[in-house]
Amino acid sequence: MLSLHQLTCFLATYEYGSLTRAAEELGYAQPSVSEQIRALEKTLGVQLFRRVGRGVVPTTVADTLRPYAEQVLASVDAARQAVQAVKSFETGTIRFGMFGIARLYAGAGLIADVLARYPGVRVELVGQNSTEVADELRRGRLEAAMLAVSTVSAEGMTVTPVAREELVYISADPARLELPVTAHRLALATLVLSETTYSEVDATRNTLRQMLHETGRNPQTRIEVEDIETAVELVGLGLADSVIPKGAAEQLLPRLAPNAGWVQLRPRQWDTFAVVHRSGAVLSPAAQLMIELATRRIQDIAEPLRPRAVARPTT
Amino acid sequence: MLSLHQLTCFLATYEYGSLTRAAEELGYAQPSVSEQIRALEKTLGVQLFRRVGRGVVPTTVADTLRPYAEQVLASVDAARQAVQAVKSFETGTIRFGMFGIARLYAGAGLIADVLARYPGVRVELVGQNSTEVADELRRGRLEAAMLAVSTVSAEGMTVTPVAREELVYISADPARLELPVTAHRLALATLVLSETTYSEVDATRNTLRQMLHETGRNPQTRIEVEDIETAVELVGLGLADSVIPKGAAEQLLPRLAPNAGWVQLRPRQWDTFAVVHRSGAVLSPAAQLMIELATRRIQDIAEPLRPRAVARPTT
DNA sequence: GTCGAGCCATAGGCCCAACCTATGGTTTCA
DNA sequence: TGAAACCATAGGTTGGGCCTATGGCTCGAC
Repeated sequence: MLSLHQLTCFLATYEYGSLTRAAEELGYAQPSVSEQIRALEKTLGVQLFRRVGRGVVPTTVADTLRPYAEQVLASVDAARQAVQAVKSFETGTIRFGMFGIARLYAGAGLIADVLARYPGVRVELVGQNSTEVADELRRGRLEAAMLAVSTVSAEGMTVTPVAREELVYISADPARLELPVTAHRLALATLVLSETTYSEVDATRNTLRQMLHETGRNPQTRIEVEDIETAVELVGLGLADSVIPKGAAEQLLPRLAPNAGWVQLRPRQWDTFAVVHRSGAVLSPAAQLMIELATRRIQDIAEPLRPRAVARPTT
Repeated sequence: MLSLHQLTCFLATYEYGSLTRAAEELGYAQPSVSEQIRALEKTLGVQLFRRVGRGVVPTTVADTLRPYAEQVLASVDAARQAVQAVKSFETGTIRFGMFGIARLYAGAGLIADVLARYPGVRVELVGQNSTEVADELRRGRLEAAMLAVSTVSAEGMTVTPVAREELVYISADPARLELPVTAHRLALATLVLSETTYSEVDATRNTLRQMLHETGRNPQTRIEVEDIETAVELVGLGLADSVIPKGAAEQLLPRLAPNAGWVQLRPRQWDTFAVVHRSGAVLSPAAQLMIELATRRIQDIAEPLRPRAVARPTT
């Protein structure tokens, strides 16, 4: 079998025209290099050196082989360097899951944070739709993600809450904003809910369902839209009201629905932001970096559940 | 230490997303591949696969490494193929020593023979001056050569005579061609000798010296030139006479000195063509090929010393 | 919920490859 | 002719690579 070690010995021998010199240069004993060369000649089925009195002389086959051998070793070096560059965040891609609301809170800023520290890396935030995120997390394609979850429970997943964000009722009708909105009033309202997450996992939706469960009702959503911006715009047009995280309301209302306002729910409800990854996984440095930066971003806006909490790698 | 085997296992595992499948494909047991991957991860200091429930999933580092690993293996394959191509005479260079007179006898035809059989090879006939040939033979840079030698003796060299060629006296003066030329007349003549070979080794020169030794004289050469063609031209101009191999005379006189002719020496003298290589050398297929073809060419013109003799490899 | 199938990790054992030191043969040079 | 340089061989040790057997985990089916 042809090996890199054989090629290394070959090149050294070729360069110095001597097995002894090559062995010295490589830090081996002379018979070791001799053996490697012989093995290489055997596997290739050709003679590479003529043993002549003092030293050895490369044959024309050796002349032919040399540039190829150099190419091989150069390729190996390139591979090694590429990996080291990725390892030290000089280059490479960092994939991280983050969807819907969480992205709204930390998306652009998070990428800016990473690029500021490691200009060479490419950041891939997965989570246009959250089916993807849940699936890729389960399949292992995605190492970790920052999600808004309602219940801390997922099969084989470790969920680490980092912040919570109050849900508020938004409306273009000032009359509906005078008092905190109860479950009763909520059940009567015309609501638009954005399906920012996979419906089964949708944090806001689950939170509302839980709230309404006590009154024995299900949330009536007359309108369903994909993204939260559209929902807010519809509220601005007075076509419906909605329930969204407070930070999103403060960020989106002035821009998309200036005539609308928000009011608390009663009892107050929260969405929980949490880091999710497979239980038992050892997190890579890249994932740890993303978790730390994303947590910081989110905690700057939402209410920290643990001071600067960082997910600890589980063994 | 990074090895080709590790990269092979890595690529198979990456492709199939499974250590077991990779092992099957490579013909190994599953723990063996597992061990290779672990060793590779250790030498690179990175995690390449996440072990997730069913199968393994490549990390982004693995994504980065993959094209480099493929490049390495492709380079190895290219090297192997290049060597095999040379081995089977599809390509590569064949170096062979052949100087002066020998080249005149077999040069172009020999190259034609090789190219007819192996169109891809490049033939390098060394021997513009024979210092080079003797030196490169001694140093091992040159595996074998076809030379015109006078005495069958050389330090550590194996000399195999294949043909002999009579030396003739050429002159533009018909009077000098009426009778065979004796050593006595030779000593009185104005001679031009071409230094087609290194003077110490020059076959013709040595032959003449040996011939004149009996009369106690040294050859008087008034004119010395580098190549035999110039010598013949000078003879054609009537400026001097010369002694050259008969085949060369027949080939060159009509073209370069049409008014000149040749006559035998008395006693008759011969140059000997012989294959020379280092004693104890195992001759490569390429060298054996060249020896066979060159011998055939020379024996077609000169007088064979052994029927279609081919130098036998000495152990 | 439970059971079987699939997959990876670990353990233990075997064997060859790689390395070493010591030594002999050959060539080269003084 | 002897010393130095260099390669080949011999013999011994070690570690890497491969195997089988087995255990633990996950996933999917009944």
